[in-house]
Amino acid sequence: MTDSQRSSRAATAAAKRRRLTAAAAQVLHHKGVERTAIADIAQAAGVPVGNVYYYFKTKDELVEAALTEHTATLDTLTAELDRLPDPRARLRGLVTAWVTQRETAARYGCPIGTLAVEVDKRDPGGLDESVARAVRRLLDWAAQQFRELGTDDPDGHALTLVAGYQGMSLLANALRDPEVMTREGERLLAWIDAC
Amino acid sequence: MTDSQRSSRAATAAAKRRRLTAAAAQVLHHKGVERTAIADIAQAAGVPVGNVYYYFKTKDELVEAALTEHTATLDTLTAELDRLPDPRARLRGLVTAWVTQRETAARYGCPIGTLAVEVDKRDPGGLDESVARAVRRLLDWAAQQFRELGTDDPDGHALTLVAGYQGMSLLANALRDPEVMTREGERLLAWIDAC
Amino acid sequence: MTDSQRSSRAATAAAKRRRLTAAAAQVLHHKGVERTAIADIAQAAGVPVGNVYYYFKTKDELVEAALTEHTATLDTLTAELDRLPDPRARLRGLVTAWVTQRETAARYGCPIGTLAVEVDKRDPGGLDESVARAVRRLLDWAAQQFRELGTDDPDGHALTLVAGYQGMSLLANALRDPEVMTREGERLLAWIDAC
Amino acid sequence: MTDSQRSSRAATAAAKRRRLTAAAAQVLHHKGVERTAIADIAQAAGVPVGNVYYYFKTKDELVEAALTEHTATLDTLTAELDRLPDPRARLRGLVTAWVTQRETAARYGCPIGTLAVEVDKRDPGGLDESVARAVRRLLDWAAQQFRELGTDDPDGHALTLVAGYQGMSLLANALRDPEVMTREGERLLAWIDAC
DNA sequence: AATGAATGAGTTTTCATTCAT
DNA sequence: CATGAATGAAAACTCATTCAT
Repeated sequence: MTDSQRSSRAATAAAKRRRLTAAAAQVLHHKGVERTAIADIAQAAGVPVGNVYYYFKTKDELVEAALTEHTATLDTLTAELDRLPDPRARLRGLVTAWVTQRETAARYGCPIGTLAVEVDKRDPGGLDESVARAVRRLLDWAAQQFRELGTDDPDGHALTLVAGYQGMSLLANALRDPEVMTREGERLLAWIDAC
Repeated sequence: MTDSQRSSRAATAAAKRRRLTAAAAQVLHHKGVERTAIADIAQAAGVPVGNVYYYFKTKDELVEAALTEHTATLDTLTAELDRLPDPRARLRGLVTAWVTQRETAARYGCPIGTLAVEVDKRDPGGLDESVARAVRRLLDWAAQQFRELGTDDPDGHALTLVAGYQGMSLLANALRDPEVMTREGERLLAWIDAC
Repeated sequence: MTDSQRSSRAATAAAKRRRLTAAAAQVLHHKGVERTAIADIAQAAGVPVGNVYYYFKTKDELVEAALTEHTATLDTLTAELDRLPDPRARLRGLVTAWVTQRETAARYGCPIGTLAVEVDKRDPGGLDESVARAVRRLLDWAAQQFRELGTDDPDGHALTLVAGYQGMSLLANALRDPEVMTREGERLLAWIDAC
Repeated sequence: MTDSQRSSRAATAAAKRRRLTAAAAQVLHHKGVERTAIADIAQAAGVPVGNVYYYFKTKDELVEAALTEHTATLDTLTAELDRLPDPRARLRGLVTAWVTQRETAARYGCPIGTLAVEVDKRDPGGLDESVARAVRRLLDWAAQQFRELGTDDPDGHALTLVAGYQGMSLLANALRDPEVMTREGERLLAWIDAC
């Protein structure tokens, strides 16, 4: 086997893994963990069912991959916001991004929040920690902004911000009303300005 | 058949239904809708599996009963709070009750909130409406207090309050940390005082 | 207990039995034996489920009652036809009656014929004999007409006639086409005339 | 994977599907649709129950496969008869084949006819159409023979022939008497000769 | 006889995971 | 690594029949 064949295969394999991860993130968000069969993810990724297990040994690993994927999406967003000079502007940018996603939130809820709820009901495993990690990543970033802003108790403020987001996403979803995102989003913006 | 016999049997049947409803509320909250088998609820209620279907035709009906049960619990609480003369005291009482439940919230989340998330992933049915109704009941009560308090936009304030509760419950659960309830609960109390 | 009470109860009981029999005949014809639950028949008869078993010890007995009911309906018809002086006219009247029922036949098939098919698949019991008896009743009446007509092999002719009826009912039902009844009915009339 | 391996496995899979189809055709004919459990078919085919669903997504699909199988059997017969030069001889051959099957007919009825009756009682689905198609296949072949014979109204004659077959099968089954097939078969032969 | 409730065996269907090639 | 096929353990739901009153 030549090096190029090997690396091409590796590339294919990596691509497949990426496709599976992306499919898992999307399908698990839309259908929920328990209602999603491995076959659903395989199909969405265009991968034969039996092959999935060469990339993910269990369904839980796919859930974890989805969690990681959503975290990565979040990282991309915060990385972009980090280019703004003003921490307040960054926080506002985050809230604005949430509001922009209002239709999705009203239909499917926050990807990480709903996964958190579903994972909590699954038998104890490393997933709880993965969820906590995903949540903490967001909390930490927000706390850093509040810190740079000179706010007292930046962790508390971060908690309030993220709780506000999770709460409004859950209510928007439960009431199937994207306007909840708009209203609460504006309140959060005003709150940030007042910090 | 005498009246007393009839009513005694009716009482037994009604009692069984109540036992099943209570069991459903508890087990579904703890294990989640998808992870709970009808047999789990039957066992918790001390009823043979086959007999459950005499009282509830489908699993969804049990979920609905659980939702109703949680709403009733909430109603009991708000009814008690309604005896307080001051709307602000009532709102504070609600928040205090939430904080008191912090261990449960950290372990299992808010019963209605987590059911809302899980139900959203189940195939469309009357359950979405049941969830929305349960959520709206809480929103309406809160809005009424804000109205009596003379706050502008009572509905908006109610939304903020309930979103705050759902958000803090979800985070407490995701982080397995009851302290989240305490901290955010205090913030909500201060916010109510400032309204 | 007075005599009138006793007889009134007896009357009620008899009436209930009749209602159950009629309901069984209708529901079993429309929904089929296996798809019909005892509860369906009870409901159609306006009788509480538990009570059915005081009149019919098993589901099979209800099927038998339905069979008897359909036979009785047939008897009523043939008794009426028997008032006609001409055996040929009687046979023609029978065929005409079948054609008149074409919509029902196209939708549900012949009551006795479909019951015969379904009963054949049920575990061996007296029902096979009940079915045979119902079928023979019709065969015998037809044979008698052919005999009076002076036809040779009246039994064979009866067989042909009834087979024709069962065949056209089955095809009308399978094709959901009442016209099958009309066309084959006319052929049978011509055949009778030629006998 | 080599081509031969692939085809060998494909052959095995196809063979299993064929075994399941054959088993379905036989067992459903003998025990009836409602009295046959998937497990019965699985056992008859020597396939584990869970595996059946890899080949047939629902019980209805198995029924449809059985219907197709019976149609195929019929096609084999008519294809053979098509080698006869005379359309009359072909029709006679068909009737003779029916009579040859008299013991089976007396015990279980016509496979397609009894399936037609049972399917009619099942909830609406594509099965009605499958039944109609199976019946029409036979009607069409018969009509073609009558057409070649120069008979007027070949469709009507086909209907008469097939109705005759269904009727005599049903009666033979209901009376558990294969002689019905013999007698009516002879009559049909004479009728064909007279056409 | 009357009746709501109880029972428990049976049936279809789903799916995570494993295996043979 | 690839892949179609296999497996077996649930799980929801149905229902004839029985029972307690």
